[in-house]
Amino acid sequence: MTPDTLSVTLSALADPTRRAILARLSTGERSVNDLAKPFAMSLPAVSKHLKVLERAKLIERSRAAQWRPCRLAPAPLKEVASWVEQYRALWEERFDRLDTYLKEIQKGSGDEPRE
Amino acid sequence: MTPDTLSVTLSALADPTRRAILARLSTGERSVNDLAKPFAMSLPAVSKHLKVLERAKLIERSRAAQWRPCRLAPAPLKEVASWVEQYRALWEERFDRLDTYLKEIQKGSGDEPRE
DNA sequence: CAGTTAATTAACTGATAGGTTCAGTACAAA
DNA sequence: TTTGTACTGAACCTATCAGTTAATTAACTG
Repeated sequence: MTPDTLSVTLSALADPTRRAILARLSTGERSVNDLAKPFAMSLPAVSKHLKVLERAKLIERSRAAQWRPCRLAPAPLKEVASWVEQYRALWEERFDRLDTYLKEIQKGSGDEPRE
Repeated sequence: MTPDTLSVTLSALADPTRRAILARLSTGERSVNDLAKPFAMSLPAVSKHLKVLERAKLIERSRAAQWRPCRLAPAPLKEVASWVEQYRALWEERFDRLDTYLKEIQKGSGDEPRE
């Protein structure tokens, strides 16, 4: 099984710890220990989260002495944005294509559609 | 543990089958059997996917005779869009705060610094 | 060199995800 | 009332996930 990149990206993002890590990285590079500090979990746990983010190409890592600073790599986020964008019309206005449909079914009844 | 709604939404979206289901629903309501047709998996499997989508409030279901038509509920997608939006600056320009400055000096040139 | 700091790897655990098959429910049609 | 259609639920299997502790690698420091 080779899961598509969007699935890999979204499942990496579907964890609040990982999103918090990304949020902290949005202000610049940080070491693993630094990133781990806010969380009530062990260092290996954070290390695993970073591995997931790296595999999803949401972060990149370099080496500086005994530190492995992480930085955010926003490209996959762009893919998420453009994927979700195709649904914008659906949430932005209740008019549009849905509108015609909704107006039809609500005409006089206010009930569930039948057909 | 009560996982936050964004995590629930993203993990629901992190599956290609479920995203394909949403895509088909973007053109209107469909029955479960109808939704299941394109997939090489059993009906109960699709039913489970729909349950995940429903729990994430990405779809809603009604009843009509023995059918349980599903329709797309785009509200959580809006949350995803606005979450990812906060990173837009990071993927759009590589220069962050320098950006304003760069836009100023490039005004009128028509060139792009990079792709 | 020994010792400390930074981070990963290994081995384990419990929970959940995603699929299966088989059985059951709800409604329609004959 | 029987039969077919649409769907769900229960039980099960396997793989992966998110966490743990303990051991290990790697680099700096005194």
